[in-house]
Amino acid sequence: MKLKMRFISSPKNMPELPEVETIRRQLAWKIVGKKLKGKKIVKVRRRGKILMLDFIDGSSLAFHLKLTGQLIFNGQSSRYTRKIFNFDDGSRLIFNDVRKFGWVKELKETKSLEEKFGPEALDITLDAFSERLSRRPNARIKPLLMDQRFIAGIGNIYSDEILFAARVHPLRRVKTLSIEEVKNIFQNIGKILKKAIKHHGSSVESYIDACGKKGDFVKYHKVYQREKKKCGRCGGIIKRIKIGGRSAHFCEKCQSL
DNA sequence: TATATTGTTACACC
DNA sequence: TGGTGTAACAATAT
Repeated sequence: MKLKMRFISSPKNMPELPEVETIRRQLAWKIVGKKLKGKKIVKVRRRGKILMLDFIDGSSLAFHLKLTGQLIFNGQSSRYTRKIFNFDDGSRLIFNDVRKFGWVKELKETKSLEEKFGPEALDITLDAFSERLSRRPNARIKPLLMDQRFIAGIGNIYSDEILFAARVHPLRRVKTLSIEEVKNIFQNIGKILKKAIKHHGSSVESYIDACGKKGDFVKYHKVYQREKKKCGRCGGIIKRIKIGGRSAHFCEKCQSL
């Protein structure tokens, strides 16, 4: 009998809010005050999953890392290096991207880019969150949490982890959520994202921070990429399904429909 | 080679 | 009109 085992392994990186925020904090520390082509960097900002370097003249450099982008301070270039930014003092910033989905744009202003996004996931209040939810009664909660126009910064990993923590099934329609469940989701958005930032994000495969180091948060993943494993809370089995073409991980037993 | 990966957007439908 | 759902697209490693 011929048994063909296929180990499908694609570089997954998926920098979401905690990963981009980790890079932002590290870069702010390292490059604010340096000059790029004579222009001084005054601020390193993040909007959702976008990282922005603001220059003294009001212009900005905006990065989206998409799946496999990396921004490494004083890193070594490789075959996946797409851009190198040299600072006036000889230090440099390396932009790597295996998949080439990521982008970098030079912007005169960032307002028109920023207003496409919903409120920042870490800034929104419970009232504002509830109010926005009430406008989307028929939406399913997981895709909605990942919708950057609804709320900015959450992607596939953290939507899975937030919904597990809140004990809410990813397919639940917004209008079926109780007030307690909405509050629970809201609180776990803050809790999970802050904890992930504390651990420098999730390095599922290829994510590394601006220092070239991996994040630690994978250790704390309860459902993401834990298909068929035991739920640490109730002993149920973690399921994986497709929602809108994306994989969703959850415990069928303690995240009821 | 077919397929996996995710964020974004285009488009069909009601 | 806009909420909702689906599919396409980007590129590449295996």
